[in-house]
Amino acid sequence: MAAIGDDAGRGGAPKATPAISDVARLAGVSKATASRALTGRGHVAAETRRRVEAAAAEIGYIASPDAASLVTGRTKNIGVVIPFVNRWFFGEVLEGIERALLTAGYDLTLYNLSPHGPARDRVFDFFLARKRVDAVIAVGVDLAPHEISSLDRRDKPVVCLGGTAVGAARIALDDLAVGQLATEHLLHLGHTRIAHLAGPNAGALPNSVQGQRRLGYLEAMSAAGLAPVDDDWIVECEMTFPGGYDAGRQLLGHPGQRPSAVFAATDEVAFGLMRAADRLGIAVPGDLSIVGIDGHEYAEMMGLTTIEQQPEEQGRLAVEVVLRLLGEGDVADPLPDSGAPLATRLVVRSSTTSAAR
Amino acid sequence: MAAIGDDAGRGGAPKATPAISDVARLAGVSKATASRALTGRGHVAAETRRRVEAAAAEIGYIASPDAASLVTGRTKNIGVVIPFVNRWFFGEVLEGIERALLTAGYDLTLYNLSPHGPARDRVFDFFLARKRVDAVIAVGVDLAPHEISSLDRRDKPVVCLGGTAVGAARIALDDLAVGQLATEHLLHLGHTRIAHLAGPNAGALPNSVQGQRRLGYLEAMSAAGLAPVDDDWIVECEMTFPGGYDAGRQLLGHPGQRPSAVFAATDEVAFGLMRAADRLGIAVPGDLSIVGIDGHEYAEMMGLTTIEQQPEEQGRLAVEVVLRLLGEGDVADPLPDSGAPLATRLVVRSSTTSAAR
DNA sequence: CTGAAAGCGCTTACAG
DNA sequence: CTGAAAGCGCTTACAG
Repeated sequence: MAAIGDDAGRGGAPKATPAISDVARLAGVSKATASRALTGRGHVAAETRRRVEAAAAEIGYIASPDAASLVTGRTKNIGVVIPFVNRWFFGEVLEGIERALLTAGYDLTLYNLSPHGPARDRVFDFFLARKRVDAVIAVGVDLAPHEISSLDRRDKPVVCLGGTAVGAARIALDDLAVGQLATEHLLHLGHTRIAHLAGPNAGALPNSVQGQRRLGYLEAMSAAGLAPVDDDWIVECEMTFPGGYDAGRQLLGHPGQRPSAVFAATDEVAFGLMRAADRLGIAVPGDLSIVGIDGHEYAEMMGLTTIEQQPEEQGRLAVEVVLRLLGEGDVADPLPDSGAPLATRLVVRSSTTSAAR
Repeated sequence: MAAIGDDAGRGGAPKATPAISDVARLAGVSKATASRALTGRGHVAAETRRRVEAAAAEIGYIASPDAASLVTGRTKNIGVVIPFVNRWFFGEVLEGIERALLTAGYDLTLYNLSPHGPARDRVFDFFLARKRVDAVIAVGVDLAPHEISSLDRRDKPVVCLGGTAVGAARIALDDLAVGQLATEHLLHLGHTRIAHLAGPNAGALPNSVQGQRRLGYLEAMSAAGLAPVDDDWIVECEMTFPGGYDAGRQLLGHPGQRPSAVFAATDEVAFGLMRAADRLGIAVPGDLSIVGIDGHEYAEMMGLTTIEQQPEEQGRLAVEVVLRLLGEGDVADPLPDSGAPLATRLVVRSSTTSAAR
């Protein structure tokens, strides 16, 4: 009959996963000392630390994050809420966040939130409400007040990248200025009949990214003493290639007067528009100038004039801010240059040219 | 002087996060019973369960996953290792995985692994070695034997989607057949001067996705009694739009005889090639037929003939397999139709046409 | 069907 | 600088 302790008696048989007690035993110290040596918290004699580290390496010890977070309350895990993974801006941001987090020794738990799906409540009320993430980075999500306060109540810092949210740290372009800049570029080229392909609900959500870009367009126009020739000259569409294509056909296929230039809310929309123009036999830039926003990977090859931003860098920055909010930074001020707009750059290529006289 | 228990004496002050003991107290049962009622494991009287659930709802109790996994050994978290997020196939797969995992109540921890970066070892030796994920889904990663055995040793099932790996469950297209099919489509149209834009190292890695597609091309050609006219007619490039563009300029800008048709390893490569042809004044499909693989979101609008696959569905399937390997499924056989190739479909559009006579 | 107790693997006051 | 003990918040045999 197997006696209690039989298993231990087998001697050499390695346990599935070594625990800190195994390290402690091998190094001849207490679990407390082993823990201190390995985590770096508290004082340990240099020689002791060496012994513990050697023991840990020998048996391939890796601390259980679950056990540690149970007592520290820190998970070393950040939740990222993002509506798309497969659109250029979002993909780049996500890669930037992932890289920075990995470097800092953090995990990234991904919540790919469809804009208005029922999954949204489930993510906020269940997944994020548990004690599994230390903080949340929300990319391009318009956070409702109750969503922010729910995270607040659980002491989870939130950093927003784009999107709208009051009461949370926010990193974003100055989208109003960007919209103006894009429009002004077309105005400087002598265009007056300028249309705008805006993001969904840009008119209804003036504070959203797409809403600000639309307002920037309108402001630049009115500053030049102009206005959209027609209400139909602001077309709202999904910020995708197909979205831009459909909107482009609508805008350019119109029987009335055609615009000589279009400011597209994103490069992907601009690409769709270029395709639509091509199909309709409208030459770019001869018959139509197009400017976008993003600095998409394809922009150079497509010859698209655009306002570049650095989404990957923005992701990195979001991580920096979140780590500071968690007290990991060495700086006192959690928000570096809080509110300072992110860098952008107008890159002129072959999709824009002077207006025909 | 504050006495011990003072805090509890304050009565109404809600604790930061309610624990199961709070639920138990409120419902008038033991922690054990509360746990059984909430997790559904073990028998609990219907009336008791109701009381416990009501108590939990009242104080907003949500179980700590860390504490639970510490004792169950299950984290309800899956690690996803993926080289890119921002390429169409990978983005779609990731969204499919995420959606399926969320539905099953699992978290997704993302490891965005650059192909050969130093981060790779760190991910496998540290991040994945801890007890934070129950299993791993590797998308488009060529797993080394030691990487698989390392996960094996820690009892972490691995499911591969594409990529190469021996000793792990694998879901993949029959890329050889797909390469043949694409090439045969061009052959049937009467083309004989057919080139191939292959993925990186397709020649050196015959078992990789890109290697199999290349072999499919060669087999179809030789079955038709043909061979690439020139060694330069298999161009290896990054499977991206810029990759296809550069390779296209190299292939088409050549002074020698030009191909009349090209099989591009992916749709993104095909788009780059289309752009290169456009720049060189080569008409598609008049002067050049192009077929791709993927069924990219842009394919329809670009008029690209392609072989469609369903990456999002593949992601969902990977989750299904992984959950079965974890014993969550209701079926005995962990691998549904193990090895059965995934569905594909040739969609003919305007980028291919009969060879000029 | 239910409860008291032990324990998952750590870290952290508290002493020394 | 180090150790013994308590405890983080759960779940699970073991009894009853």
